[in-house]
Amino acid sequence: MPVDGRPTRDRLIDAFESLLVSSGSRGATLDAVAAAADVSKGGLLYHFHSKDELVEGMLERLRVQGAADVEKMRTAPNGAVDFYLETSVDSGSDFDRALIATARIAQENDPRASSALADLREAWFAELREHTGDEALARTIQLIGDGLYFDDTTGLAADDALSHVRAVLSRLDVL
Amino acid sequence: MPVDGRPTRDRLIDAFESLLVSSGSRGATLDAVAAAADVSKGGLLYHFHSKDELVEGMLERLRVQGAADVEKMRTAPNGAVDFYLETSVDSGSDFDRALIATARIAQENDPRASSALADLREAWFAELREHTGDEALARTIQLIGDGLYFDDTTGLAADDALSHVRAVLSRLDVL
DNA sequence: ATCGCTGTACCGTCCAGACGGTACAGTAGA
DNA sequence: TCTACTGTACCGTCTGGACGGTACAGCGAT
Repeated sequence: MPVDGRPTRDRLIDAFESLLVSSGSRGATLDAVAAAADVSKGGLLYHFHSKDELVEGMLERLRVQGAADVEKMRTAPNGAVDFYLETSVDSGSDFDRALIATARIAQENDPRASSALADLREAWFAELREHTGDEALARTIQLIGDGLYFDDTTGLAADDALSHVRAVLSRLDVL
Repeated sequence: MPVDGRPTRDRLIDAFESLLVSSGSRGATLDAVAAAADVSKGGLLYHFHSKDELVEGMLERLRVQGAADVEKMRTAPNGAVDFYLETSVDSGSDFDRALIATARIAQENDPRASSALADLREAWFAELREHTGDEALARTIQLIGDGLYFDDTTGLAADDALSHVRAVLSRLDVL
């Protein structure tokens, strides 16, 4: 048991995600993850027997976080659309980090990561569709959210992007 | 000079891009690039003295392709917006591949790749803004394009996405 | 209480293979 | 002869992973 409040297992996944986000999968080596979590490499391999298990652990945590996010979206006070856009721009939350990290893994041709992401996107889309009552609009809003995400992760985000999107969606009587 | 029509130098960049797109930068090793281009490792290192030079070569070619794309966008018969959306969805063209490959490199924290991408995005935005006369709309369309790209690269593209986007943009009197 | 044992939570070292890169000798075609 | 390669033989470093060892908390039987 670690002295510190957050369990070592979670700290390792945190470190893995952070490294994936900041340096891509080339930088997310087991040594780097262990060092970032302030754990020895042996310690890391105690919790996760292989790099593959580390990925699995991250995806499992993402699914839990994702289910909670969809629930929050469903009951958001300003509506699902606003909640979706707001959380599409990287706020630096744990869930954002997990999502970006998973996208990195998915790009490396990991079918588990791709399907975890696909499941989440489907759930989001179902919410958007229900709240707008319009499939085309829901799909478009989801694309805008994806665009916000992509820009953030490529480090090319325009700071006024979200307000511009809100202005345009107002003209469509959404928001 | 190779017997084959396409110069070896270009074939090497092609192979590098293809590997980046299909397996990420972890899979794009010098050995793999050389093998995919049907060139010996020595032959690769004859053209590019280091992996860094390979990246540089790819970025230089992207800039040339990018300038041509912006020009085509400016003079597109169906308008810049339609052209932009059409080319945002991965058609498998050389330019698409170059763009996705560069995004992969940019995610690995390469400032040269990021700035090459930023320059291109700025040029596209300027075109969109000029053709719509509306900054908020231009920014939103660019985000939709980014979303289309992101979905393609993550392997989660909805096949009806583009037609849905067109339907929504029609309501805004664009297209 | 204490002895023996188990499970948890690590640490530190070692290793095979992959990777980027170097060096150089050889060769087919213009 | 020069260009454009091929092929082979390396080197040093990094990486994932295996392995053995350590420390300690808890727990049932004696």
